[in-house]
Amino acid sequence: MAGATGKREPDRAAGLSRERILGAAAELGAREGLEKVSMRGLAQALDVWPMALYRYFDDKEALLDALVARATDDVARPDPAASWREQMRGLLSSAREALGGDALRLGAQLPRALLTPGAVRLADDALRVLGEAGFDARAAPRAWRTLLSYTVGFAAVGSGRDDDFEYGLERLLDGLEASLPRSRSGRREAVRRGP
Amino acid sequence: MAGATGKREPDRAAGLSRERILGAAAELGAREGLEKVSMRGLAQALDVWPMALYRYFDDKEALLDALVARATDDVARPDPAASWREQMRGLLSSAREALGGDALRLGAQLPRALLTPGAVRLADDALRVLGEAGFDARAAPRAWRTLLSYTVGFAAVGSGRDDDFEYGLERLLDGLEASLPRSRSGRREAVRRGP
DNA sequence: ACCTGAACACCGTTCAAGT
DNA sequence: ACCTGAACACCGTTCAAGT
Repeated sequence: MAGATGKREPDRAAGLSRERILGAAAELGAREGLEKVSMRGLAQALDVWPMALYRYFDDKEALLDALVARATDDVARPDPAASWREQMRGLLSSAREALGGDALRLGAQLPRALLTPGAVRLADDALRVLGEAGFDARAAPRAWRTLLSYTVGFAAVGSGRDDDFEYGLERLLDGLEASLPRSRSGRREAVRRGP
Repeated sequence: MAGATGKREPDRAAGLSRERILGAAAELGAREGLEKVSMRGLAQALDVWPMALYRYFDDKEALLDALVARATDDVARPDPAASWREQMRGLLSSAREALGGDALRLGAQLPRALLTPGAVRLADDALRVLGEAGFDARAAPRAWRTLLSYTVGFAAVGSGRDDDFEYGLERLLDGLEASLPRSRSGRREAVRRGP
């Protein structure tokens, strides 16, 4: 398709490098989605035989790892003069852009059923619970999206202990509860912590 | 490898069904990881020719979607008598088990570089910021894991607007801030909202 | 040192039968 | 209706050269 002369002889490469390979991979990922980046396709885009890439990366996974590292290296350093919250906002907003942005498009890596919050059956129950808690029609779906993002992210980001999951979940619930217009939730939660 | 007689004739299947296929897929995923579940391998496990599966699922993605749906359908319904926080805890804890558990092992779907929080360069900056904010040596890594899980999860779970990301991030930061022993963070954040 | 070929052991999926 | 074969257009990676 790329070559009009039928047989294609990748020969005008001359001067491969990790950076050049990663650049081409990012571009290919941005154009067709990361899941379509294959060693063979990438080699063709670089006018090189597939095996040439293995001089620079042990295998495909090493190449993808380097691509993720490259994306997150571009994240702006925080400004030490700002508040910690401001610094965190900067760090995480640009991290999200890097991860969800064109080059990586992380979402496409996961089963489609996870991609739309509504596709998970849980959403019905969750939205009802949040509605009864006092979240209005605009806040409830956002709160649910937040909670689901945290849960999916935690499940995806390696092996955390139950403790860690609960720690983060409690912080998140605290923040959500504090955003309620009143503590108008009919039912106060019974606090029972050891004697 | 599975058959000792060399040539393998899948014939004793008789009675395929969506449920039987999904059961085999979940078992195969639990044993070898979801990323190793192939249509061909799955067919072999069921003693059936690969194309037989296409009577029950349009394509591989449809099969994976159904597998995710099956996993989340097992999540316990919340008990309406409990507080909203308690209901959310139940819902999300079991969702996390379903997603990160043996059958799906969501983490293995993403580039390895994302799986260990420390592998992302951001961690250095983030931990310093959190330390200065007043999180001690035990809380800071947990707080970071929470924030990264949210960010990765949001990037992964479909197309959210910036608004939505910021909404959840603010709730999470609120909850984290409230957990600090004192509001001993030296610097108060300047609150500037509209005029 | 760096890249080439050919080959091996896989994929998902279409198509045209078979029963 | 349900399953079989063969085939097509791909994969990642090993190995043994070539220059």
